[in-house]
Amino acid sequence: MRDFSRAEKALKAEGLRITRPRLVVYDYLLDNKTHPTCDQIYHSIVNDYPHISFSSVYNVTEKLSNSGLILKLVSPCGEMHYDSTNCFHGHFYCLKCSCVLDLDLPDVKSFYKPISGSTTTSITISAEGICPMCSKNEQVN
Amino acid sequence: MRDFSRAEKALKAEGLRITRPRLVVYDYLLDNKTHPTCDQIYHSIVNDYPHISFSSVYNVTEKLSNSGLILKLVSPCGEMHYDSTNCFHGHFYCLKCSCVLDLDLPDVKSFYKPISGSTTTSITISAEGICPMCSKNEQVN
DNA sequence: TGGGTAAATTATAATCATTCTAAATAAGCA
DNA sequence: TGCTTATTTAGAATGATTATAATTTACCCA
Repeated sequence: MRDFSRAEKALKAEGLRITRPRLVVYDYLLDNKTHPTCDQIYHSIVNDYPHISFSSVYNVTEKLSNSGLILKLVSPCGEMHYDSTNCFHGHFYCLKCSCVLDLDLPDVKSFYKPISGSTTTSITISAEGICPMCSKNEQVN
Repeated sequence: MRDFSRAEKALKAEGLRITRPRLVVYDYLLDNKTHPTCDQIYHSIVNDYPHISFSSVYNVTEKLSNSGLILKLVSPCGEMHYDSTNCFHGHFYCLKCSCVLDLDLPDVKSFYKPISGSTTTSITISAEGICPMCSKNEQVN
């Protein structure tokens, strides 16, 4: 049995009920910085927790992202990915292998000017291209 | 009959065949800077061009965005929008009415540092929030 | 100008990620 | 421990997008 204390503490701090699907999904995200989709999360945890359902993974990621514990990212092809890091950074999406990598970026506030009369809740910076690993493989072939 | 000369010229310049669906869809995008989805494009043009099919709208937007004539945008909820403007700018997505507005932004190159070994094909900056019109309506209610 | 060929269009079916539904289960409080 | 309500679950439904295969069209060239 894994140690879910960190996940449990965070859920409690947000006033969320402690349930097994939430612990398992959130702990997986805390441990894996690969920005998985719901499908990938499901297949990664279903061995250790055979009774989990797709619905639960969708429910849990929705709940956690609404609470601000995790980030919901949308890839250039419209797939939803989840990220347990909540400090600001950008994302790089590989067009070949669909991996998602973190980008270090300066504070956005320095150049972002909101549209007059609008309210901004989040800013996203992302890049598309070929990741280092795929670039390397291309040269070989 | 509309004047499709601008659309026709652009298609020719890209070496693309001049077809009615392409002229109609591209001309619509040139005239409407509302960043519509394929569904919205279809419903906007079907009256003037009753025989157009959903497939054609999808095919045409795909072809035009691959050629660089139009931009394919993904909204925070994963919907695909299309934009005939091809100079760099950001986008603001309203969480209430789902409208998409243009954002003026400085040149990204000033702060973007690509991941070592990667190739970047495009950079995207977007913001989420409540647009000016929805903000105004909220205050009234 | 007309015929040939490859490309594009069309209508329809299929796909697939996500959401919905309703019944069963479990969390957390008294 | 029992109660109430939120959560989970399995399966069905949805809906945007993609695939298929037949028809039509664009455009090159004689």
